[in-house]
Amino acid sequence: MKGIHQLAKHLDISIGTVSRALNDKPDVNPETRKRVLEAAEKFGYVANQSGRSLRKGTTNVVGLMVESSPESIENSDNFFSGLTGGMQAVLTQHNLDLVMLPCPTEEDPLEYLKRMVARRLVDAMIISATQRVDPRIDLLIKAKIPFVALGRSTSGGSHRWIDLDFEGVANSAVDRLVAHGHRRIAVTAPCGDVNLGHIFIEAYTSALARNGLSFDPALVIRAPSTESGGYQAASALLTIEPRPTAVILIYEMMAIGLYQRLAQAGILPGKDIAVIGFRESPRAKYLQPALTCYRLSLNDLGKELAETLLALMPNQIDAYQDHARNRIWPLELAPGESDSFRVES
Amino acid sequence: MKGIHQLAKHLDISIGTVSRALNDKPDVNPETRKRVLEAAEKFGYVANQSGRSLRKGTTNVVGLMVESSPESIENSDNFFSGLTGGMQAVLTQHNLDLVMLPCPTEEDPLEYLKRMVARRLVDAMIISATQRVDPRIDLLIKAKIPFVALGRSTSGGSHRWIDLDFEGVANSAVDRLVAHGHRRIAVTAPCGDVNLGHIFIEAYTSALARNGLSFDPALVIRAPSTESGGYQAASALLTIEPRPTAVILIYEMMAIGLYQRLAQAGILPGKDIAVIGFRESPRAKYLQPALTCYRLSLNDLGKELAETLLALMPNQIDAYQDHARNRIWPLELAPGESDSFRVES
DNA sequence: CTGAAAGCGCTTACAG
DNA sequence: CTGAAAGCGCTTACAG
Repeated sequence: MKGIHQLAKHLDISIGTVSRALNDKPDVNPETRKRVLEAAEKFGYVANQSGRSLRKGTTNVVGLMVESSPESIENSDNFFSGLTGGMQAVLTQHNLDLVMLPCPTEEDPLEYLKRMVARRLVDAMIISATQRVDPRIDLLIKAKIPFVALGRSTSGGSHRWIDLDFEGVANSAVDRLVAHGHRRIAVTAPCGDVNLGHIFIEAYTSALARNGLSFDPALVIRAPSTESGGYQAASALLTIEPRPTAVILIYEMMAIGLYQRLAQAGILPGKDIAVIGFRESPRAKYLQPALTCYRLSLNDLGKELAETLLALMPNQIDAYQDHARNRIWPLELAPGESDSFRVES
Repeated sequence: MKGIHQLAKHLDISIGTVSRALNDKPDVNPETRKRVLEAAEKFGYVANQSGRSLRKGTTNVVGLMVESSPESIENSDNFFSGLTGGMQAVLTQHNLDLVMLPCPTEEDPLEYLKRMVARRLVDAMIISATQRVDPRIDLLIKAKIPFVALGRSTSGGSHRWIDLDFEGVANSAVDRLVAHGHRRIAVTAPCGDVNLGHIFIEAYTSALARNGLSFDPALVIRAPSTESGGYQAASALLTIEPRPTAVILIYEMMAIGLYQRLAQAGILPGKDIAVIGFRESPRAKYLQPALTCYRLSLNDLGKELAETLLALMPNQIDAYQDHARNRIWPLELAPGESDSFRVES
């Protein structure tokens, strides 16, 4: 005999009463409840999750799906792990546990998600790196799994999402550069269909227009969102004639490779060319000259993600209705010296 | 009706046969099996994990426990996520899924593990950052959960572990420095009871002895295993009289803070003091002058961890008996310029 | 080769 | 306030 039966036997009461006592149900004699709680503590009894899940239809686990290819790991810096602290802080208050689900490199993310959903390993899910068209969103909607997408997408329609304020960054960066006299401002763009690329380029274009500058497709440099992508972007940058006087990066790790390539060409950021990075990240933090970039609290973003998710979950809906909405997450300018030079006009 | 019942009904056969067909059991008519497989594919049927787990007593999930405090995340660089790729590559071959279990900051790691074990969320587990005395190991042994500790410990006795070759690093580093004429070689040590500190200092001491140098406790600098710990260590280093001519770091992120502090004091690594870092990591890779450190493949280490774990798991024992042993994981010297100066004697 | 049935460990109406 | 019983979705002896 084991599990709840063993505990019940030891206390000489029924398993039903043990369960009710442990689950804070009303109508349990305070004295009985106390005995049960003490015995559970003493024997380290915790309900077997499989039995519980099977009966209740919920697992009390929330999943954070992340890609685990060497490239994305090498280049995600602390982004995802940085979210877990804040998420946990909120989730543990509701007896929910967070697990990170690393999608194997060889497996298609959609197939992986399909499998996780069908197995019912988690009650709810955070997905990220949303594509412009992202079948994962349709899958989760169809499966009726509560989820929040970290990143906008054209798929899905009315699903819940939180996204970084790419528009704000593009606006701020372009305005800053224009104020310093720049008129040929290059921008990097990711290679795939990831949605942030579309958003960023659009915001960049309208920020230019607002400043009376026209969009020049030759100034959009496609490069992978990785460190070496930054290197490639710098190489491409050097071939553009006439050379842009400034460049805005779309991804945090790119600055490192870009600095490297520029150094090889004898070009100093902040003196010979203005560079504005994206997210302030631990790895890009020590670049010299200091990179002008944008700061956000991963911990706070993690909290917000968890709260937004809770607003969608059947048991928790009430307390989190303030969070039942989509959200653009602001970033704050962290000025460095990488864009501190003026173009004479 | 849902799940396997629905599928069985649609095929007009019993759920038992459906289950047997899906689970590759013998004694199923090939024709029947084919029909079942096709129908499952068509409807996207995958067995509910809770039902399965409850019946079989296994979850088909392997957990990798990681600490999720802001500090450890900020300072773990890509270490844990780097392991997941290799682990997954091995585990997926056995229909096992990997989840990362981030232990909330506020929660005691032992309590967290206790809860995870009792809930039976995973079949097997990797733990890391082992302490010299580590109750988690006793807990897992008692609970009879197959596990591999990433890091040695005095707890537990005959449990399975894999650890980095701290002895090899200490030997190599000391020999290298002595060959360059250094005789006052400082070393950093972690503050807590984490086991690698004990191992490293011991290995450092005997490497000194082998080179005819005696151990001087004043040259052991206690500092947190973080970036700012490196900064603190450098500050401490500068107060030692006479100043050591070399320092060996015990943790990858420390080099960054150390370089910073040394720069403030106008001291250049590789010229005014020799520095040997620990693991080659993405973030320390761009230090100038280049840091002499030690390289390892996280992907390979992840594979080894998974294989060693599989050798302990009831269903998989046979195929992985080669891995049924503890292992010291080698690191390879990655020479830089941070230790390239000679002490005249 | 297949079906009917038991049972994994829980939670929760229901009856008392 | 408590107990007896049903049933969540599976897998697996067992019988045929």
